Amino acid sequence: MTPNPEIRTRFAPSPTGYLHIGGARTTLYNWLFARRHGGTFVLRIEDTDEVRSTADSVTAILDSISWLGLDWDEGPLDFEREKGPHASYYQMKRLASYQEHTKRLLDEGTAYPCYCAKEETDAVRKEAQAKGQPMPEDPCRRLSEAKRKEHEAAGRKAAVRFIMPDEGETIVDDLIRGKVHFENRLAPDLVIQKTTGGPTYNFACVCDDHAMAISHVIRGDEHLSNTPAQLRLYEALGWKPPKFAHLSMILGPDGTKLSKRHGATSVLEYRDQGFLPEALRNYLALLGWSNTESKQLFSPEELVKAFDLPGCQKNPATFDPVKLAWMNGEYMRALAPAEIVKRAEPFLKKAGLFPPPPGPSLERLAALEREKFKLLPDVPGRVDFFYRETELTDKARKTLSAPEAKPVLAGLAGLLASFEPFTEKPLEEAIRGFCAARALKPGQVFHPLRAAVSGRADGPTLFLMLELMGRETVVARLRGAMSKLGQS
RNA sequence: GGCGCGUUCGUCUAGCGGCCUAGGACGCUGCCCUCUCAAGGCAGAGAUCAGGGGUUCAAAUCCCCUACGCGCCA
Repeated sequence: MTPNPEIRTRFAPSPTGYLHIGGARTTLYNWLFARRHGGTFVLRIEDTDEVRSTADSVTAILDSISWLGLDWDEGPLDFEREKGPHASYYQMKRLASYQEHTKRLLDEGTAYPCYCAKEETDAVRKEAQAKGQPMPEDPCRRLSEAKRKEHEAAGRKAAVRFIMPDEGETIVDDLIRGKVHFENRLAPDLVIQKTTGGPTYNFACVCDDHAMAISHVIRGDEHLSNTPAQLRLYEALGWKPPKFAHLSMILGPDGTKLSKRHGATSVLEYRDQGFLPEALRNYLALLGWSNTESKQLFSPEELVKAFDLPGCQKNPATFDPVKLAWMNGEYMRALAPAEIVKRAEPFLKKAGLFPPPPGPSLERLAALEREKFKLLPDVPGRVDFFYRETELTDKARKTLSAPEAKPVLAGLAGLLASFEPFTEKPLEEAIRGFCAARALKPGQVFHPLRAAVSGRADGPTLFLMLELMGRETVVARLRGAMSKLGQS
């Protein structure tokens, strides 16, 4: 891919919480678009909400993005350091630039100080609304110098409002939704600076997107209605606006916006539940974007190659954890056994299986059970009985409590006590021979054997399982199961 | 309240006026494979394309209205 300096995208989170699924998808789409076109992906931290912004959130967001396998070319490296020619990428460190631009708009007369308290403007608007009248002009727009001095003298703090045109319309030419028309007379004058002196979201965003030479703003749907005002700001400041693409939102199973009450919404929670980053990334890519082939599984390279904005969905998408789990299973199965063990290490540790106790190698077990893994915790969950006796599952208990089980186990214990060599094929031959000799159907022997040895009714292929477990363990467990049966 | 966006199987979606008796994926059901469970293979159920009006020889596809959902501003 030849580098293309014209293409610059960004993700601009507020560090007021964790990176959630929706933000992750927005990040992914921005990243894909940049990579697809040889462009640059910028990460900017919108921390102007001083009360709610935290350093921990910044760290969590950076970790989440990295975990997903995405990288950014410019932005913070950690809470202290940054990279890129447009630093700082923290809005709190760019305050002077917003004030400078505000001053310019003020000087040029396209913005004015507004002394109205929020309640006052609200009341005026409500009244007009009730009477069905159009939005009245903001009273401070034509404030006399005397009146202004009066407010100042009274110690009233001013916000700064940007003048929106009274007529005509503003058209947002969105890359996903097409041309969207907005009537100017309906838009109130936009507050660009709060009474605290800080910039509003919409203003800081415009200043930074321009300063950072962003070419494509790919962001959530909720910002579409803000876009006309932003476009006017670009115009007033004499800047070329970027192209916009507004993504639909992600919904929970009940059709409302995905939130904490729907379960896990933070990317890190998915990591902790044992999802693979490549699976989550693939799933997220498909949630709101599709290609005409209806292809489901994409390697990162394929995704970068195939992704485009016109393929993005206009309507909101419901997050489906079941499909995510399926996809995760697909990725698990594609992993080499050694890699499965490596990825599952934290979960194995938690289960006390890492470093592995004496017994078969984790890698062999991973190979044995591979097609059953859906999530990483399934690795310890399906492999633990090789190392230690686990509690009987209900089904296994039922199999073992059948009256015909005990003599079978006794016979098998005798057969296997000094069986040589204790490997798959000879074991199978011998055990099948055992069935034939006693005129038993294979199932009548295999099922109790499996239950006694593994404690469960499902599991890996029987004879290889015996081989890996080893003679000592197998015989000990057969005898243990018998004695337990004897007691009951 | 105003404005904006959206509405195709339970879910993600294909579809850009005739190829649609609406295709794929997840999930579901059944069968096959088989020592169990998975995986895999095959088959099936599942959408009168939100509803109603137009336009057209022909509409899921274009236009209008209504309903519902969501967002923004207030």
